[in-house]
Amino acid sequence: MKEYACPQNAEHERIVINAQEHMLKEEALRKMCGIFRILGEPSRMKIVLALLEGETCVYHLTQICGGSFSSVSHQLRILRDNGIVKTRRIGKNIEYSIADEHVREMVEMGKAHLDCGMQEGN
Amino acid sequence: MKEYACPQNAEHERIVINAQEHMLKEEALRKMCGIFRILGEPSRMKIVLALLEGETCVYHLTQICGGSFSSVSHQLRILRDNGIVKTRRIGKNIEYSIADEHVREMVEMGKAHLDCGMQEGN
DNA sequence: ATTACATTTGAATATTTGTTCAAATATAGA
DNA sequence: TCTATATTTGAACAAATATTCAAATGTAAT
Repeated sequence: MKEYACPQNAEHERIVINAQEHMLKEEALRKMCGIFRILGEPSRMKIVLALLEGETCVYHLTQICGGSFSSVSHQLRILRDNGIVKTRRIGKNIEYSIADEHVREMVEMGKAHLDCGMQEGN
Repeated sequence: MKEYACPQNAEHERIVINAQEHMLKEEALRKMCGIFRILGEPSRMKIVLALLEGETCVYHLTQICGGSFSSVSHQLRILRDNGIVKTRRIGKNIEYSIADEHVREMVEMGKAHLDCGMQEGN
């Protein structure tokens, strides 16, 4: 990275300053990205979409989402560790549900994005 | 996956039906997850946060985001292919900017999530 | 206690994906 | 046309992570 000067240098320098000033610090950035990363995996999103229909157990989630029992369970663990879903035990079964209505908003926004002007990735 | 019947079987069956009925098809699911996956990577989120301050070139983005020229460019490619950012050429330089104000909303929502009750992942 | 069942866990594997390095384009200016 | 500059690209590498399989937990029922 050597000396450099683009025609818009003045404006860009201002943006650099502003961006550096407003930039989230590592930890906040990682946390913020976390929720996106988690919802960015289809296998997890399916689980979330399913649970938005109501509380249910791992077996029925597996029916809805496909894949193996174990892989659903692994993803549920991640969702739970990140506060997306919560559990309660009923006898032998564990019932999963959405932990925070905030999640619903995000999913709704994602759905809205489906119909907005953005083009498909390559 | 053998025979199974949990105490909540009736309710769960209803949820399975509803979920299957409302479930997005593969393509829509992948597309919807796409925007989340992309914003879920700190290196890309940094770029987006920077561009939300205003249009700028690759060099100045690299100054803001750190990392190599090349890696910023690779991420910009992904952002562009997915309609998150757009470009225009000015002489030798390429100016990047946010393609869709919808992105700002999503980022704002992500920021809001930082302060909501969800706990940190493991 | 012992068995059966629902779910979780850990290790191994396979896949995806971000970064690096070197080379390739594309534009502007001499 | 030749050189310099700004950015992109492809291949190789490394790190992250989803899935599978087998074994382990924890609870309920006999």
